[in-house]
Amino acid sequence: MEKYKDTGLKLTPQRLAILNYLDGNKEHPSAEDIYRAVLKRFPTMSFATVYNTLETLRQRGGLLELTIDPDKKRFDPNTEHHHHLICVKCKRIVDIHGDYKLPIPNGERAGFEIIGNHIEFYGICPKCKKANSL
Amino acid sequence: MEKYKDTGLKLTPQRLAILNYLDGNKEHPSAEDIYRAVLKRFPTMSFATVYNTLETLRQRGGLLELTIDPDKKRFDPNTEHHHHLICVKCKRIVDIHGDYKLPIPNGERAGFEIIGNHIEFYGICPKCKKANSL
DNA sequence: ACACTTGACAAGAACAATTCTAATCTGATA
DNA sequence: TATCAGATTAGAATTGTTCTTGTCAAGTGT
Repeated sequence: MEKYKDTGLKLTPQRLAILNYLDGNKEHPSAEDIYRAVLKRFPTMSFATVYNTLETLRQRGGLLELTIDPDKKRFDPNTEHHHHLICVKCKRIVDIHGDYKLPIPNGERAGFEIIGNHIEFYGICPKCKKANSL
Repeated sequence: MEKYKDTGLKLTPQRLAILNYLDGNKEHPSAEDIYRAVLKRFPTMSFATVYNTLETLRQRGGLLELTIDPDKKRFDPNTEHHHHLICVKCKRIVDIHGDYKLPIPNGERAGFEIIGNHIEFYGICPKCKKANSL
């Protein structure tokens, strides 16, 4: 929660509820996950508020938007550089903190200015592996 | 095109048109790109046919579905293991063929069975860099 | 305390990408 | 060439996300 102080962000009760839900959350929730969680405390909460808050946070660098799940966007409050492993069955996502050297081969850069990278690992989680083998 | 032979795939004219458009295509087209391209030759083509064909191809391992573009799925007929660099402005995607070692640190595997990986590089393409600096 | 400005909120409409449905139609095989 | 599993079509439906509009709340200067 500390990290959201002093960013000029207006801390409304709704935003605090969202921030509180996100703080330390390692589930990589979708917008709907967040909406449903916050709805318990704010029954009048609107989807627009969730999306607006997430977008505001993202712009201020307090949140990452993950594209690894083909079905929907997932959000990660941990903005330190790291990677992800997703279960291709149930879409559970876990963090991977390996320190990788990822040089781009000469001639493949195509004149791009590189600003970042992210590794997607694909796998099957223990639960789905077990369910699969029944 | 060769690669699609002998897979038990029923080769209808529509599918051939899609395969022909995809063959060797390095643009990483979206479903709509494909639909629009094929529509020229098959004016009665339906979106469903495009999606059905893409899904069939994917299941048979003849096509990759990319999630790197946050707005829509992109498709890659090159199924050899490789990575991608996307322009965060215009969403142009280019191939990266570096050979990377990507071991998962002990204790972070979370019991997952690993089946693959893919690196997303983010950048700004020459065209957008130029447009930006005006 | 009052008017003003700015930004946030709620509700639902709108939108875009994708998937599904139901009714034909067709390619591959016997 | 008859058969039939699988493919095609048009359009409806669904899902995730964004936009619009009117209202509201907090902070500022008077």
